[in-house]
Amino acid sequence: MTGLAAEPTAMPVARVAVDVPLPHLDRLFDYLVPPPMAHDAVPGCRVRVRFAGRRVAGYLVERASASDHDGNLAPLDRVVSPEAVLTPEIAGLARAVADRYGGTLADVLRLAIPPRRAAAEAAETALAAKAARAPVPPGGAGTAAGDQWAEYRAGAAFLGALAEGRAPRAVWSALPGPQWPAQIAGAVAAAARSGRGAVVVVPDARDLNLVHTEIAAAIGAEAVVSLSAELGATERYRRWLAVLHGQVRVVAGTRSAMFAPVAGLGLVVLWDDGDDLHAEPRAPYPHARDVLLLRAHRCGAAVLVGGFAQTAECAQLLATGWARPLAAERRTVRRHAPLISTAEQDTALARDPAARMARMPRLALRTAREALAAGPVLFQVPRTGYLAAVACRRCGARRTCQTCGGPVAQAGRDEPLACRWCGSAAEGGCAEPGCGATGIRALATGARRTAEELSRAFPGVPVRTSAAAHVLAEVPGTPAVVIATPGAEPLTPDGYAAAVLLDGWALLGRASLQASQEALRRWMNAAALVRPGREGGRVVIHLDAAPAAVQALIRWDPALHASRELAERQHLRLPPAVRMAALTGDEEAIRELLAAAALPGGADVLGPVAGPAWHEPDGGAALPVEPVLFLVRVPLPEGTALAIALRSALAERTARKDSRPVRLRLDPAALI
DNA sequence: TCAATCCGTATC
DNA sequence: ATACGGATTGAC
Repeated sequence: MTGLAAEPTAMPVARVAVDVPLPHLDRLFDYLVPPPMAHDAVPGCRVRVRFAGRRVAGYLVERASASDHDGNLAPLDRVVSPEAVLTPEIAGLARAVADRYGGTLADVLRLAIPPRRAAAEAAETALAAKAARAPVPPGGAGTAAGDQWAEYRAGAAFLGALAEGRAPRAVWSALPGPQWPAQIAGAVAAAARSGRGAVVVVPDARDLNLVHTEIAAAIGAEAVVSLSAELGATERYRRWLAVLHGQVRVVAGTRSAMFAPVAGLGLVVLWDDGDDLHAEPRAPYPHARDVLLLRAHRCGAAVLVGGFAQTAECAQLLATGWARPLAAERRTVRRHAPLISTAEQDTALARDPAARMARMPRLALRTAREALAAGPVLFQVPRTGYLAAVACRRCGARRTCQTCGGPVAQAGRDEPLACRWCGSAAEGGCAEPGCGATGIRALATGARRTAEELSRAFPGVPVRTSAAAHVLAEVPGTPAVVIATPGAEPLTPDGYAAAVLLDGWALLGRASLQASQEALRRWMNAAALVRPGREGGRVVIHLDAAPAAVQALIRWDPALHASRELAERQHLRLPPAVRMAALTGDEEAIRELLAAAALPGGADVLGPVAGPAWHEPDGGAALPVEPVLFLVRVPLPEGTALAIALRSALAERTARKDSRPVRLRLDPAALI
């Protein structure tokens, strides 16, 4: 008990973070606590207050004995609930995240704290009262954790440090295969043994299931909770409250679980940090990697971040010595990895009717045919739909959308041509002057067409497709052709007998400087589902062996590729080697903003170029007719100063009611 | 001299 | 956003 309940009048002032979107109002406002509310108005609770004449929601951040505000204080309108949903740790973290990204506390809190569900709150509060009498013992049960890490050079040291309550930080190069969820569970169990909690963040629901199952097996099902957006709002809030109340101290979840209010946090885990699902699409667009590292740094927790592939960001953590590598010896890696070979498009396709029909290298087909005797074979296809890009049959010009310029595609065999970006129908023929022909030819095939072709190449073999809207979590271990887009690969009990990575050039050739790293990540994630080479596991990639990403795949050396990637980013002065702010919107407004902002020394303004350079998740309704993009680049230590300078310049704009659109985003991955 | 209106600015 | 204060305008 605090002295608050006993002496309510001692702290008559409530300092409130109001939930308004304007950056110049991003600070605490003082209110008087009416005596009847004194007991419920605890730090962290939700309140409603009168603010500029209307009622707004807010969080009571702290109680104080007096106010600095000269002028009358308004009373709190209402304490919505005495539940202290904003813990001091999350309040501090949210402030730091807002500062890092040039956003507002209110925006971050909207990401961090789920909307209230009164019913769930009532039920969970009653439960908490009961649990207080019989606290859940810290995770104990479970198998002898630790052996999952025996194959990693520093594995035992990492687990030992965790179990002793220390805070080791590791960049993890996971061995290919299905062991990684059990390894995460082993680390979580070690942290739990030291009496601490853990937060585990994975990209999607499939990975969450795997990890949750393993953690439950290691520390007991009652000691871990899974949080994801797929839960209903009520169930999500119920589980979140169980975490807040300290009934459960291990959370596994997708992106938004990074803010889960775990008591006594001792470990943060981030799996596959290169997956773009870890980038929050809502303002201020924080990335789970940044948030978790910041969080661990602030509360002295251990860090385990990694995956099969490695990002330039992780390479930088290693280069600066902030984290240590957690990897296996090369011979161990070789023992787990499938045998990987490359196959260029054969010139003599005509000699093999099946290869011609499936338009793929004979080596790929032969490998698949042989492997099908031993189990399922995975085909990774970078695109969904039937034809992902088409060209005019007569003049050869690529068909693009008449409305927005996006790529024209065909979703299914007999479906009409439509734009992949805006969805408008691509009626009529070729738009090239003087052409107008309606005939098309395929430029890039999608998963559905590949499925069609493969079922002809392998008559009698079941063909399953897993893509966008139809993701299969798992397929049986019996022979089958499994076609999947990157990230949608189903699991299979004993691993795939082989994988064929098609259209590698499509992944490598994307107009992003991250293309190489992202291609390698997708290939490794698929190849990791294949049996080890000594058990016959084979991977064929449809590319020549020259590109660095292909070399890294063949040698299963993600760390070398990531450190080269980092060196290149350093050379080009791109994140994570520098901090970059992207401003999109009205050109004049941005020029004025940049002139007014107190940019830190060494700031480097680039632009304008035509923007927006990435797709806005909200459809870009507020964008002007001709948006432009400016970039501001600063050395890493000036990152927060840059974000704060730009935010105050934005704040002055909104205070002046300048309505011209300007949007700020820090280190946008899509730009790199 | 006072009220109605406009504009700028703070919002506790 | 709304609300308030100070300045401005217009009529008596």
